[in-house]
Amino acid sequence: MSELANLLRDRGLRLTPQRQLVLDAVRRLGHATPEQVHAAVVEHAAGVNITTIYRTLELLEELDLVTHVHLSHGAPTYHDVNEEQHIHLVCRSCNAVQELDPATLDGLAKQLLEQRGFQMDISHVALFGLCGRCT
Amino acid sequence: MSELANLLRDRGLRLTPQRQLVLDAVRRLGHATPEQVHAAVVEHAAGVNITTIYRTLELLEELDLVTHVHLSHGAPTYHDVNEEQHIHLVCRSCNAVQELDPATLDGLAKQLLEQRGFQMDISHVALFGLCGRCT
DNA sequence: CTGCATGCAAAATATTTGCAACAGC
DNA sequence: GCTGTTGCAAATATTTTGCATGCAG
Repeated sequence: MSELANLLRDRGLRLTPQRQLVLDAVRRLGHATPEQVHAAVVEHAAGVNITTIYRTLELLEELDLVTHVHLSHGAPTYHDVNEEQHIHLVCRSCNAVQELDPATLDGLAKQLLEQRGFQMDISHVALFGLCGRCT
Repeated sequence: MSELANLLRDRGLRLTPQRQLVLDAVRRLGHATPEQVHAAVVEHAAGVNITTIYRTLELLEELDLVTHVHLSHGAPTYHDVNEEQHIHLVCRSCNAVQELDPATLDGLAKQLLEQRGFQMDISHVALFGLCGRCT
């Protein structure tokens, strides 16, 4: 039985095709906006409404199956929690997104925790600047 | 003569009350969304339209007089470029925003530059996580 | 059966654009 | 006066909400 089914059942919620499809799409796409998830889901199940995508992403986030980051503009980008964590380096000039080993931030995370009691969510970080090509 | 006037004149653009008011408001407010800037400007100049705020913020950003960061949700927050730089620590639970000395990221910035040629924009960074009270 | 989930339409937000009137230089 | 600017309204884009129908358990 899938993890999704169990998590849902534990809360008295239901396993629906839409919920499976949305989770699959997020996992398959890696990074995706609600819009993109919708497009991917609709390929397999034509009638699914964008509203359901939003509601399902919110639910999956509550269940800690996915998270989202804000890259560049308001566009929220969802991805699988179990996917290998990575930091996003976003170029403000060409908008390219590089990924970075999260260990790079371990030192900073430790420092923030000690100095401020602030527990940084490493997988939720996006750093902005200029990439090598644009400088 | 103000810096704003010079920058505008160099580009063949005009100094208008609206532009002065928007820049003043951003400087006075420290952090502010377009909405908040609008509210502040309207106190002194009733008729100014929200559209003009958006257009002016975009212009001021091109002139490198202001920048913006994305705290929490899509809400862009504008602030004076010359203001003392600071990092934002955003709590995902209570949404409180702490400020942090940018020097904290100097090590990371250096590392990214050397490893990736990526020139991080320190003033543009927001880090997410849980603050001391919420952990 | 019962209540959660979905689709649809409409509302609420946020931001952008076309265009005519206006104003800085 | 010429051309950049603004205000207004409308168009877009994005996300949320109300409600009746539908379906998982």
